[in-house]
Amino acid sequence: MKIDKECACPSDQKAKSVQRRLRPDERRQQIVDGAVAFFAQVGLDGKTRDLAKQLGITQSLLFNYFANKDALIEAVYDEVYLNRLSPDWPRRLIDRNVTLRARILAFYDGYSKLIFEYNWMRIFMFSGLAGAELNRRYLDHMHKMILQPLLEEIRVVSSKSVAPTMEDLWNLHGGIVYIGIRQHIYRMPCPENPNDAIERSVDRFLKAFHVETTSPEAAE
Amino acid sequence: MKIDKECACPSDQKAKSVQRRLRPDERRQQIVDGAVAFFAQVGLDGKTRDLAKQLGITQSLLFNYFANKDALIEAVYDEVYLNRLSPDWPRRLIDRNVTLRARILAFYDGYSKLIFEYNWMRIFMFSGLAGAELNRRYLDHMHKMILQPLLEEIRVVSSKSVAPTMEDLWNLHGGIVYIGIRQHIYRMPCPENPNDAIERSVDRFLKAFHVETTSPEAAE
DNA sequence: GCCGTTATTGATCACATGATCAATAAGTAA
DNA sequence: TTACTTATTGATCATGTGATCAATAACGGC
Repeated sequence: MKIDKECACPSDQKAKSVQRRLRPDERRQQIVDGAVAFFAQVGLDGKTRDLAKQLGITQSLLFNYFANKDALIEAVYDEVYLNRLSPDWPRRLIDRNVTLRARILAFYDGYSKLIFEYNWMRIFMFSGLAGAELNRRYLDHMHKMILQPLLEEIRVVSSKSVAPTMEDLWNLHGGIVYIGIRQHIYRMPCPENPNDAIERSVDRFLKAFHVETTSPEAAE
Repeated sequence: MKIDKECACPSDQKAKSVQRRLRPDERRQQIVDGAVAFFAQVGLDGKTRDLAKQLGITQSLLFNYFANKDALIEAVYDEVYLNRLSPDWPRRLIDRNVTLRARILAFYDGYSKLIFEYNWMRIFMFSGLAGAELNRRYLDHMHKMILQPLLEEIRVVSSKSVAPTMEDLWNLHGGIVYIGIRQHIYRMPCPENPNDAIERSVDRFLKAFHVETTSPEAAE
């Protein structure tokens, strides 16, 4: 179960080539970046000594930039979560100058680029299991800013009798997100480009609610 | 971040009422059951002292029944994974005496009862993140024994031009599993009974591949 | 009630881990 | 080159953690 990750490189000869004594802001950013990758690999219970070794610095240096481990993990959360939800997605989702289908596909094209990333997906899952408040807030945001407007848009163009519920939308969303879970959590073989699968999933969904799914190009 | 879970109960008066000195097989089972619940809560990095306290026994007693912590976790895996995939699901899925829709719904009715359980879902996610081999094997089993036959069954009754791919089936599956993830990993509010959402999801899927979705009762 | 078996305990060890701090040396300006 | 600042280090502390083992006491047979 234990995996040895010895850094067997002889210490001095090449070590001089990498610069030491960085400017504080640079060093801090380097630590945060390394911490994101590190905690994504091994989980938030990863040991500070292992992180330091992976960064090529001393363990004590970490505490020069962060008061304690929790503060470091907070910085990791900030790095991973903040500014990752594009603020104009909600606006574009309700822009009726564009086909509903095109809007949905455009959203999931961008969104999947975000969440199908190894670091993001794993830290989101680790922090979710740990009960982090940030996850709930993120998903609340997703609910209010994305799925709720989307539900309204679909109801407008679909016949009333078959209109979807919010639970149906979570089902669509979950089926797409699950691609990333299979890839980065379960490490299963997945399609290199998920866009096809996403497009087919969205089309099945829209078809069920009597929304025209032929692409605009095909219609012209 | 740290949550105090003090057992403030005065030690003796009532403690005598619970039996001590169990038979070895009983004690072992009690430990495994407690370990499943414990590790599902806090993750596989949970400390043996905390587990012992939750069980009301000494930490050293754990190592009388398991050589080390890894052996205990293996026992937890066995308890959670083994004999949970009903062996007759594959057979019932290809029983063409029953409507395809009914077969799929019957499968997910039983399967969801399994995976929407708190302990199962969280230990599966924890072990998946830890890279446990058991997850891969479980999902391989799911692929070969459930989804592959299901794909064949759907292709038989759907028109060739729109037949689904394996990726489409994973999408259906993922959308359903995601209900349990939202509930037990992200702790979001979810429908108390997911069968409705599952049924609608399956029906959307079958409709997309031109499979009759009206229930047999309605047809009679 | 007495005795032998053994499930259970409490003390303890060796090491891991987060955190601290004085000592060191890399960079910079004169 | 010299002197000053400070980013970085290495040693160290206090506690946490998995694991061990002799001592203890609960249960069953007589």
